[in-house]
Amino acid sequence: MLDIKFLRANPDIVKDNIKKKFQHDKLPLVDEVIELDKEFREAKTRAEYLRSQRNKISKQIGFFMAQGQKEEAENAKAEVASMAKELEDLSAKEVEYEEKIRKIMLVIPNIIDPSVPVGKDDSENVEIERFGEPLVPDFEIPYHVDIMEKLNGIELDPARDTSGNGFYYLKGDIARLHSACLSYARDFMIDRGFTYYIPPYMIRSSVVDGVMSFAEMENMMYKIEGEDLYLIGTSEHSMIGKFIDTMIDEKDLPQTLTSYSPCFRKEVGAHGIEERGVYRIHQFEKQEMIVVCRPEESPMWYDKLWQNTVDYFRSLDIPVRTLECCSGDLADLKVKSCDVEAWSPRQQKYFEVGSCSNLGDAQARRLRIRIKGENGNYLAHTLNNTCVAPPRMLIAFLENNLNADGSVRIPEALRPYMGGKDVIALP
RNA sequence: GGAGAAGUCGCCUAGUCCGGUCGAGGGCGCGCGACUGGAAAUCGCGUAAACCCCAAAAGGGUUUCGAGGGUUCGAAUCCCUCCUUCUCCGCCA
Repeated sequence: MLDIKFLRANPDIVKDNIKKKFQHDKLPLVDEVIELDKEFREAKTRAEYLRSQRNKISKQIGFFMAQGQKEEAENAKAEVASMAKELEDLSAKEVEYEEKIRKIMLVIPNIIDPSVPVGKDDSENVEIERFGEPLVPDFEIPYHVDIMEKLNGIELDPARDTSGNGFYYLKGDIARLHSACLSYARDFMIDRGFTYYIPPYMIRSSVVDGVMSFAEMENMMYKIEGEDLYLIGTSEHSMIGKFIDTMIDEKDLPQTLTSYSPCFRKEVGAHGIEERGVYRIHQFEKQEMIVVCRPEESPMWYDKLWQNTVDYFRSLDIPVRTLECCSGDLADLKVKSCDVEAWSPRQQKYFEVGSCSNLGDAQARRLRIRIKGENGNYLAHTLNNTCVAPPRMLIAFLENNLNADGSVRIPEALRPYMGGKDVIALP
């Protein structure tokens, strides 16, 4: 969400930015919102004048009443009454314009970082850097569900009976591996100075409204029946929600947080074969990073955040690459974002395991997250990144650490979390 | 879940019954200044946010006393709904 003052002063920058994002249908909105804003301010100025008159006269009425001057008081009341209708109409207009303006401002995309490559969709995302050798072993890598089944680590059929498609039972060493990845990620982030959080897994509709659009909400969020509560789709929802309407002291920045939570998503719509198994499910767990910082520090934190994920995966001997989101694929709120993708020796391509975003001040403006500074107050910058989301991590882990005999090697970093084991053996 | 009490400007607190000079008094904290060789103590001054008008500054104005709505010329104060906290009871990992 942009600052309307910025838009007012720089309509051409806003329009160029919309073009870069290939959202040409949104171009007329810029002039439309400028016009609405003008009318809004006219109504507001007039309404405020009337209110000040009313306040002034009301004070006089109080004075007349105290003096017992009934007639003068009644005259003053009549004066206020004469402007009541106009004020009522103007107040309604103010609210109406304000809502219209906000609605438009929410869909006008944030100004992207100059470094973001211009492209119309995800096919034009740009690989930035590879970490580790993407190897293809000389034996066949089975589908991840088959690997898990061979290791007696997953039960999909009973999950369909109890909960439907998009759920699973993990068991034994695979379930333990799942937990180990999370525990290791937690300690990995704590070691890098992040504060560990376990947030609420349900949030109120007012918070949901703040952190996402209505359409996103309909497609993602599960609602608790009979309660004003929704299951979170990611811990970012609770973690950013915590900052809504807050003023943070400059000296308490940056806030570097790492949160664990289960994530619940409807995942409405059909998905292809590569999104079956445990790739896209209704319930998964995730270790997340959240940073709230001063504006000048957000580019630095952006680089640190994705680097953390890369380092984490590399410590588990999984080759990864970073893929920068091009302008057309970048969500409207974001200034810059990249995916961390893990190597799949089975598919012989990289696949998304996490996403790192710098939202600039857009999220902070929308949620009123401000910083109290020495020289005045200003909006914070917010960032978030996936450290690890285990079901997808399991795919990458199993494919990259599979031995020819079907057992799975456990890299050293994870062994303390797996009871000291260096291999998951076949049953 | 039931009963009761409460939420005021960074913190504590006055004001709420009986609506008007209360956008809000006091204390603490903080900032500036005086006093001092320096400090403490003392004294004086100051001490929120968002937005609008004004080219800008100066200045003026609107809104905000947990949130939202209502009554009224006028609401911290009256009415309704919700949220939060505390105490007691009940239930439960």
